[in-house]
Amino acid sequence: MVKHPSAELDLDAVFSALSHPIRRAILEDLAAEPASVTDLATPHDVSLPAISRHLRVLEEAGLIDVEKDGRVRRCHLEATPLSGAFGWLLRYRVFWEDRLDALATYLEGEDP
Amino acid sequence: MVKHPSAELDLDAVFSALSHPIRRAILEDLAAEPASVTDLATPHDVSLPAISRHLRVLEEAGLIDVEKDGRVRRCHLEATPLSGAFGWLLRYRVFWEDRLDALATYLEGEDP
DNA sequence: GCTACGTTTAACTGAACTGTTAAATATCCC
DNA sequence: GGGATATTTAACAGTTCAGTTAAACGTAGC
Repeated sequence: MVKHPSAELDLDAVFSALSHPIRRAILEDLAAEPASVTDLATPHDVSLPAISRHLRVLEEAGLIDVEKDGRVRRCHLEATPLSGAFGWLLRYRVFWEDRLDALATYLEGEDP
Repeated sequence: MVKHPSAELDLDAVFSALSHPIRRAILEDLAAEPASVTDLATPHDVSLPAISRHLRVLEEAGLIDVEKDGRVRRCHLEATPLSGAFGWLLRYRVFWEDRLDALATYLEGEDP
């Protein structure tokens, strides 16, 4: 398997970045299409500097890439680090699926 | 005061709880088997009160359940809230898989 | 050059996070 | 009862986080 040179698997930073609703919303916006800082700020009721800091957190976690285009910063999603988080969670899938299976079984009136 | 154990999907709390390596390690330990607070603290080089607080964070995120058994608190994994985080990440899977596919294609393109 | 626009930096506030040590609480065992 | 064990709470310190407003920076366009 080829090691990705710039891929830092920083689960702390990724999970931490995902822990704020504004940052998750920004990633959701960027999943649709790249956007400027101002565009990303529009739906949120916080100041532009606050958004700027959120974007920096996302950038430092490797979750967005910011490209300078004149006076506009165009941000786009960089989802690769999410695969690390996904991979971590994947190992627990059996637990909640067992749990949901048990719940479904219970609701159906059957005993495991 | 008492939170509803099953109904709430608090992605902020879940992702935030997962953002600390000690808490992730604790969840990994609990994936093997339930354990006491002292057992969970053993591998980590922090004080017992620090572990106690980590456990409270995990409990408040709904990720562990603590059962009192004499003077021992037995903690066990409660993975269901992880499914919410997993579901959130799932929507981005296509992005990093596209990315990895592109990388694979690029690497394979070196050798005809 | 001047002005408007897009964005970041600076300086500050208040709250939350992570850790510590010391003390308190609860339980077990003799 | 009394001592050992398991865990939490209290009190504190240092750091980070999330937000604000005001100012600065860089660029576009006339």
